[in-house]
Amino acid sequence: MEKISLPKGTRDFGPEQMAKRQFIIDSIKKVFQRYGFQPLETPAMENLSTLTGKYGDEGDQLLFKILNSGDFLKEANKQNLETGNWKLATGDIAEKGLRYDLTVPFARYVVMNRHEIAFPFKRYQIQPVWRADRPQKGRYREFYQCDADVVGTDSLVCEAEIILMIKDAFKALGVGDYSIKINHRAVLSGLAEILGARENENSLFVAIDKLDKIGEEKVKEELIARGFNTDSLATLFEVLNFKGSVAQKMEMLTKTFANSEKGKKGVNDLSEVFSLLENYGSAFDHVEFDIALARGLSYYTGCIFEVKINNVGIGSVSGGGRYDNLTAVFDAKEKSSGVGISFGIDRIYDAMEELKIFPKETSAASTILITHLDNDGFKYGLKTVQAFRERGIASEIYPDQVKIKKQMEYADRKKIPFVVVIGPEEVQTKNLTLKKMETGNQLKLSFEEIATAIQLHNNKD
RNA sequence: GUGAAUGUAGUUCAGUUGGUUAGAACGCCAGAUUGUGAUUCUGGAGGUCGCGGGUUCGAGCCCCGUCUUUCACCCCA
Repeated sequence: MEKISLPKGTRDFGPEQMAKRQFIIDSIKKVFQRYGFQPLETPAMENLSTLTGKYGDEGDQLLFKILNSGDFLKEANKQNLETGNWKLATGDIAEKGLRYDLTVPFARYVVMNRHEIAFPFKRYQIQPVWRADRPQKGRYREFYQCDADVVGTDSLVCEAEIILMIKDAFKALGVGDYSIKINHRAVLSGLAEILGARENENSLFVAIDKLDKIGEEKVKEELIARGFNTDSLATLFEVLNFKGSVAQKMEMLTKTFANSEKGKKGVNDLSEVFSLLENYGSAFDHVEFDIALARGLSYYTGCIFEVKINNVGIGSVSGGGRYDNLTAVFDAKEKSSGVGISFGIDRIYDAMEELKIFPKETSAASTILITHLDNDGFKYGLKTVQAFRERGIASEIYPDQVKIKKQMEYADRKKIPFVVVIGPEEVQTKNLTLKKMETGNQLKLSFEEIATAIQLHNNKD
């Protein structure tokens, strides 16, 4: 028999992990809702034509494709199969694929429902996505994204609010040491322009994005290999290595971009975002203007964001930006601008686990376990457990009549904080024995006394 | 997709130049304790050494393939 296992890069989440994951999801969801975003869900699978061509050639290879049902080979073009032209052959035998991110399905939804939607449309979406990548630490083939996007406005208020939401989210999660990096695609394009590298933009962006990872020398090597000369590299690193406050960076770039319209646009946008943040009354802590931040996804056109939790061996936990023409790929007439942020909850989980900063009480176990010593106690317990539930206290009764030791062990293992013991004495006096597992202390109390005390205890948290 | 490492009990790991019956700790189960968990004591169960082939008188150890996990590149949450 085949050994049971999971597909590469996928995981089960047991109760303990789920408690922590839900803590992260709930925290982020609350922030999204507080900023006026509304929920959306889209199907796990999309038509392959919706997905292909949106993420570049690399992205197309990372799409999971779903084999057509039935005798799919009959319909396929034999020539494509036999000549080994797998790209064409794939189109013949697979018409559906698993979603690769939440942004493209969102754009599809917006275009399909444009007449129903009130713009600007603010939606959040928390669902798994799939990538046929090779798994590594912090990198899975199935993982969750928590996205919030606004479509249908160019206002930089959205960008500023993204920064506010990131701060709120990490505050709710209890993550204190993190950096929000911000840059603008037009700043990068402006750089390319003054370096005379407009044709070579992408290799420039890819190389400088690695600056903090591989260092200045390696980036220079890579750029020289791609045909950049030493003069332009000198200019480039003069800009990249500039140290100073945000205001000083802006001033420097304004001079640098004296002859670059694109560069000026980028600097103006960023200045406005920063001044909006001031108007919101938000401090600039955690926010870094990083001229070297590029980000891969080619559809970004305006501000770009990336969030890293410091001192953990995990890549970015969140990223986003503005894309001016995402909906245009579905309909050329449709040119709504969008801007959004995506939190990777699997990576946030890994980082928080590494830092050991999950709150202790994330477990969703019962508050009370009813234990019983005999059949009368068990019956009395059934009434009692239901009464606790009516008072809003999560409780359960041990379902089998077994030794009290066994029932206590169960409470201990499930980390249920309180145990009620019901035996002949309790049934007769109508006073229940309440045991606090943490200390081992126990008292005889009435149902009312216990229920009130537990409710107080729960409200304290 | 390219290049490399890894896999032994539920878990973390030992296991000598290839040599009889593969070990430890923790965990698990039972009892000490028929109205009490976590602590203590006693006993017990648990392994096709990832899987498949090969070399050898003999393989956990060597060789090939395959899968898993991990690392670098690519890319990314």
